[in-house]
Amino acid sequence: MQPESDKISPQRNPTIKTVAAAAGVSTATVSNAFNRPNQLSAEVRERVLSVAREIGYSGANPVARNLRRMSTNTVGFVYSESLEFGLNDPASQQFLQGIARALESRGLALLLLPFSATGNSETVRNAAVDGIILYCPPMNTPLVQVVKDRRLPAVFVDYPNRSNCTTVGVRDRSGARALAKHLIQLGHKRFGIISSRLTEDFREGFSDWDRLQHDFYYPEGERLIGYRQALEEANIDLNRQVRIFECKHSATAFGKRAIAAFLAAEFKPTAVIAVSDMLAIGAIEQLKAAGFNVPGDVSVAGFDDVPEASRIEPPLTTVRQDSEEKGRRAAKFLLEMLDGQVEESRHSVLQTELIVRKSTGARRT
Amino acid sequence: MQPESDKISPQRNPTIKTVAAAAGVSTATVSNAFNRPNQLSAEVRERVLSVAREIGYSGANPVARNLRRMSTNTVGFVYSESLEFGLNDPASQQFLQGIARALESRGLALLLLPFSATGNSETVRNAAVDGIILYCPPMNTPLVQVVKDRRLPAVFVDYPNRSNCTTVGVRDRSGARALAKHLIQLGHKRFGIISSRLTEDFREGFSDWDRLQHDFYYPEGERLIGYRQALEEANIDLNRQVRIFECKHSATAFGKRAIAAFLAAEFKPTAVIAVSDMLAIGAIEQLKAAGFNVPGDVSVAGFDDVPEASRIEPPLTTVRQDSEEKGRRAAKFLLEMLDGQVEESRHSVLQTELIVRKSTGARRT
DNA sequence: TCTAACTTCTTAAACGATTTACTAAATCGA
DNA sequence: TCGATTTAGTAAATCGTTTAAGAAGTTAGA
Repeated sequence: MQPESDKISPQRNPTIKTVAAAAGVSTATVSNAFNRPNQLSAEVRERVLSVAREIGYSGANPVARNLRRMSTNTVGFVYSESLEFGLNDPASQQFLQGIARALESRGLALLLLPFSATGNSETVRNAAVDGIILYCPPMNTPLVQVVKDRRLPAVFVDYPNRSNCTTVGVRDRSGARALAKHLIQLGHKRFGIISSRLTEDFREGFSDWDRLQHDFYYPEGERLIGYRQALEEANIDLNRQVRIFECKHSATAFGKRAIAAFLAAEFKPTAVIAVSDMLAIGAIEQLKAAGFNVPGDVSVAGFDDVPEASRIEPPLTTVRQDSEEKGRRAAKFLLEMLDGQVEESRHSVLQTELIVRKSTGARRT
Repeated sequence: MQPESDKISPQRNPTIKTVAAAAGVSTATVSNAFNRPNQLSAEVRERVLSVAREIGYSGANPVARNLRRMSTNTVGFVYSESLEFGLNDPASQQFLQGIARALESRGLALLLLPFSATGNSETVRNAAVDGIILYCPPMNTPLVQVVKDRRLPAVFVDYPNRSNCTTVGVRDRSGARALAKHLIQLGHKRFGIISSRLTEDFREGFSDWDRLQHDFYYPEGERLIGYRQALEEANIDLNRQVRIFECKHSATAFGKRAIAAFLAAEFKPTAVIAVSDMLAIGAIEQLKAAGFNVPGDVSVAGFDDVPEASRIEPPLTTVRQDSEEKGRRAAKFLLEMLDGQVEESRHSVLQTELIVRKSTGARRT
């Protein structure tokens, strides 16, 4: 037992100390050799760097450096649902692309933080980041409080801007209203609405308007309200002529199941409005598989205008939102907060636009 | 000028020290109150937590904790090209989903590291992570050395497994060969090949087989070799009857441009093989726009079998690879390395499968 | 009553860097 | 040659935690 030598764990990676000792200089000099070349002679710098290379020291430990520098060059991204589903959704993909583009130019890294609605928010609390972007957080989730408690610069995306925080959002309601009006003008009177989650529970099945009174996922709720407004204005009976099917997630598989449920319940809408394009695309696929013609027998419309929307057959009538621009704006807000340029909270709301394609047509039946 | 009080910056977030002082205990006790409740009396713990809440201390600084604990609970992901393009590609999206799923169950966060081939690799060198997954790194990129130098557990995806590192890959070559054979059996003799980048430079235009001799992007190069093998076996003149168009990225827009270039050059292939589905989808769209019938006039095939491949009209003949499974395996390898279960490097190679759909047919012209 | 074993809390040493303030030596101008 | 400035390097403080080791007090068993 050598009382001194066993302090040196043979496994551990070399540190700045190891290099300093081996090169016969102080740790400050080693640090300078890497970070501030003009603070030392070229000769010593060369020696230090070559010793470092020899030993296998490839640069400062990032965590230690981050601690000392009090910054991480990292931005956190929290998706409201499971990351796996988030990465699967084209709209959030585009959003992420917008963020990535903005961060990339500054050399910032993007930390994807897992958070399942059922799970805890430890990962978010313990994330080593300089700022946070929160995407579509459910209104009453503890996650929001966790983020606020951390007192980091944060941007809330698709979150009501009445709260005292910086937000980026979209005119969901008016876009949805325009879409429903379009279908009403085409003569439709019997509507199937395919919605994603309305509350915390993962319930799949027929739902009703009561469930969206409170505690709802913001953008989806807003869209439903938009649909309802248009329907009410047209004097359509919300209980008799409209049925809502609530899905667990926004993905084609669930849109298919919604249609299957409508058919099984012998509810035959002449128009189907989904709360997202992916649900609408699933709906179209299932309708076609069941022998229906779109839009001949049933019109289908979505929301988002993801790239797939224009590729599917028939091309989808939808409401366009610029998800990538949304990402860029969120990143821009955050970067400005990180630079200390802006203190007060700001809000940005993007326009929506009705895009009429081939999946909707005049009512025939 | 108060010599003592100006040490306390009023802006800075409270630390464990602040809380300890305010609660009249040591920092160790504060730490224990949060992390090891059974190490102190319930009474003191309550007091500490309530003082913390009062002061606005929401938990340990993640960076400091990571330093002390010597782990970050974070895995780094490096995409070979710009993150923006990476997030846009369905195959890498699926791959990311596979990783996300595996990491989510362990509460690990995923750090997306920007790296542009032209740019430097500082972000990768300075990333605070426990392990790294490198996706499709160009073979001669300095990035690979940077990752190896860091001596972290690392998994190389779609990278030749002759190097001494853990890899996950796909039978690209044999899959590509099967696809080309399929087209040859349909009677095709004049081929247009749409490739993504073959070397470091971002060149767009007609290319030739020489450019893939060395220094190439691994999976794309392997696929091209597979195509070539099948063509050679069928005695097709690689110079006269085959033309390669090289794109900057794998995205539909570039596939469109490739077709436009073929047409402008008056080269009319009866079959177009793309190195990826997105290029193939772009090709189909452009061919349709130019008045060609697919597969009547021209057959088109891709590689990957992304979800869009089966949705497009006509559904795309392609080679299926399970990108999500690839992600899961990469994550599994990495997790096992992080757990210290495995030391030596391992390799996993996934199968590919030819999927014949409607975009390919017998040669007519 | 004495010792052993708990509890409960504190002291102080890490973790691995960066950076300020300082020293010693070299250089310069007059 | 002298003082002032510049250059090159070092010592030590600091970033905010966690945790091993230990101290002080309490309880329990014989």
